[in-house]
Amino acid sequence: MVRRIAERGDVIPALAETFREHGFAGASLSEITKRTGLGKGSLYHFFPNGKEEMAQAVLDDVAGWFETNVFMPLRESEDPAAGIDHMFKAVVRFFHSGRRVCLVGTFALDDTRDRFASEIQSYFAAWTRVLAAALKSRGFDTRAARETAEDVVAGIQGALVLARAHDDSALFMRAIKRLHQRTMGVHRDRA
Amino acid sequence: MVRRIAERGDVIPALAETFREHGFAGASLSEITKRTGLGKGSLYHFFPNGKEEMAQAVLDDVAGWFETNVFMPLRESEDPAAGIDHMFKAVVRFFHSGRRVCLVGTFALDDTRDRFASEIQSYFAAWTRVLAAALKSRGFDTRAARETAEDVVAGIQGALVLARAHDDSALFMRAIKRLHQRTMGVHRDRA
DNA sequence: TAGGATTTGTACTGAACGGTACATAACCTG
DNA sequence: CAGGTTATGTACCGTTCAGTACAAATCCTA
Repeated sequence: MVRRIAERGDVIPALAETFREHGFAGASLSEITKRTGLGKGSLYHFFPNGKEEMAQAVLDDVAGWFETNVFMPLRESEDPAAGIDHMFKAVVRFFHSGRRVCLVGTFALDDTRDRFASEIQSYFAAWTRVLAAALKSRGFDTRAARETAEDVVAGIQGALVLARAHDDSALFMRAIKRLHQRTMGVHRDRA
Repeated sequence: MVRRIAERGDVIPALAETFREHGFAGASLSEITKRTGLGKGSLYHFFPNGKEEMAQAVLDDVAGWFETNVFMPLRESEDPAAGIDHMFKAVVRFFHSGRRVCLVGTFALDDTRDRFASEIQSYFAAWTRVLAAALKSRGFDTRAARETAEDVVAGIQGALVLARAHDDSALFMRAIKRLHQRTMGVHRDRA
């Protein structure tokens, strides 16, 4: 009994990666024990409600990360452009340049959504709301700010799907660049 | 033994809906028998290779639908604007105004992708390629056509994620309208 | 209408599933 | 260093899983 002096928080990254790769239904306990290095005993010690509580903890962790690394800078930057810049950098980092999928997006698509409806909704709602506010500070009118924010958040999700479909992180990076440009309010259509 | 004179093709819509709702891993045979109304005997008679073959059949069916209802009109319309218009109408119809998710997108996100990598890749590649060609006919230069096509396909996928996250098909419809406008090559940023 | 080819329901298999029980070992505090 | 708390490994539970076997019912063709 090696006793890895593990804390609950230590396993969350491994849990997150497992759910990302297999989805909620596809992430079996045996896979989870393999990835976390913890036996069932420890797992159920930290998460008495099993997989559901593990996924909940991961969602909380993701929400916290975005709050700290995306939403807060977006809200509190003196220069809204700098906040938006920061957001795109954080997003690229978080999603490993498109090689990593969005766990919340994954959960949103199948019936896993029903288990975590409010967490999933909050994640996207907060993101869209905070980004829209930053765009307003940048001079977008209320409606354009709202629409562009929705387009950007959706565009990121869609780019993650395509990047993974093509196994091509360059696709993701290109999409990010174009979305970033759209937040700068420059006319750049080339029709 | 009621003998529903079933043909293989008859069950594909039910199969598709089951995979859409539960994902590949989450779609159990018992759920599939329930939704299709066919027992295991019939199911394995039509699809000797089980779930994998069922999913393959569904992917083929989706590919066929898009070929007929999206790609072909996009390629063969005299007026490329009409072809694009047709595409958006077909997409809204296919995805039930955003209440139905994209099966291929669902498969793309988790490890199901690895089983059907080429089908998933082809789906998005074909869509992007054909749309880019139509945009070129509309006067977009090669690069802008390619980029806009990628943005539109990704934008649709992302809008499906957000619409499902918020259980809000109006969100999807708004996104579609904006994406449609971007294919018209009009400068419309409101910064 | 006989007889082979299809289609179907049911019973079954072994493996894997999520989850529980619990004894044991390591840790921490006094 | 004693005693309680916190982790941990393992064995086990009942259930569900994907898939198989096969006989019976239906259809189709000659």
